[in-house]
Amino acid sequence: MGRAPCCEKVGLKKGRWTAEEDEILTKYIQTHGEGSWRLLPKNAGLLRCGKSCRLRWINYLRADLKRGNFTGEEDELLIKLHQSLGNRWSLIASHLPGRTDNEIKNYWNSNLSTKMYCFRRLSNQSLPVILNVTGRKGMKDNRGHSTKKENNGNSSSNKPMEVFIDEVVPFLSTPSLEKETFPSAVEDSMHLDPYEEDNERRIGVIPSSCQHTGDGDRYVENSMLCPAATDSVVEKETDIFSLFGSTESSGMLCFDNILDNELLQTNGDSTLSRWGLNQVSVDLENSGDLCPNKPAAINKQVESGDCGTGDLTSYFCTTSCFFDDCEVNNILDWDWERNELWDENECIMPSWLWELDYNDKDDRLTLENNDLELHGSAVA
DNA sequence: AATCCCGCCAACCGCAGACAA
DNA sequence: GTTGTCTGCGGTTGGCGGGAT
Repeated sequence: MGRAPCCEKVGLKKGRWTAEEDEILTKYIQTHGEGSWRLLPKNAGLLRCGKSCRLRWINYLRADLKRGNFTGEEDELLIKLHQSLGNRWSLIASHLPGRTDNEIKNYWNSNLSTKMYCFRRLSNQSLPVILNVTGRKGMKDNRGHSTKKENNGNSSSNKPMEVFIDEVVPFLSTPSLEKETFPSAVEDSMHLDPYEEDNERRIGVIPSSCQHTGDGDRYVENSMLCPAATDSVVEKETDIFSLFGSTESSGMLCFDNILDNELLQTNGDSTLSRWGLNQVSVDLENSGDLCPNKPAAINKQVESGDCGTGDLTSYFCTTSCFFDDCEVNNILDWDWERNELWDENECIMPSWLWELDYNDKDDRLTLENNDLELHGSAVA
């Protein structure tokens, strides 16, 4: 059936509320309580529609509203909630005391969703990469968290948007979509703490309790990019790390380093390619036991004790299996009963992008397939 | 100083569920 | 069961303010 208008709109005022209107509305609600929005304007003597009154009260005049910028804790909570709930702003607002759904929605759209993340899935089966970018879209004025001055004057309204890579984080799939898009061995093992104290974005942070310490284990310092490797690879790794500017002598390689030096090259002349690291050796014998999520080809090689050679895919496929050893397969699980995102391991999921369809080509950083292979399933 | 441009945010709009008659 | 109304939700809009030119 047709939906009748909430009120007779002829002659009603629209637009910004005046202080006088606010006062009238506030006094009326303080006297008569909330509700009966349709009758409220008439009874209170306001030339507004009931919906407008309700919205004004809920979003602005209520006494329990929190004013001011979102705190870091609220940011974090919002990210978690949005990851699990999507655009259900009212539900999210119920978890953020003093914040309204409208405020949260605006904040998300203007700050969190656009300021930082663009990504491209290198293919349907590739490991997506999220690029934390800062451009004009990410700037805020003094009503937001940061000021435009903080952008170092990089914006220009007449130029194409500049993209600044702040950080790179691995894409993590969402409860609803991960099964469709992610190689299971990779998706089950990838996670990231976006608030890691040292602010370095690393691929696959392994909980400290799960670090391997045995002979042949080359991944240390919680980095998934430090696979079990043969001696020849160890040498190359050392060079790679210095090549990409890693300060970690222990074999830490952060994607910041790679991306800064590698993926931003658009001419296809990959540094990794020049370095001969489209093919890297992986010591499968030391890369972990057979695991169900490991691609069959790798399992077969592990069984036979062969040391395989593969592209960087092997790194991910292989190292992801360590998570099986570590029994941290469920780190990405969402507890629907408790409505909590994190498990006891406190492995923080990257939050944002499973439903962010980043179509703005101006904002998208193009990564060529040739530049760096991060595929998660090509071995099989 | 004037104008342009664009992000932010308050407010609006349409839809749908819940409920009453 | 049908119809009408109220309420809440999420997407969208447009004015404002401030930085850039």
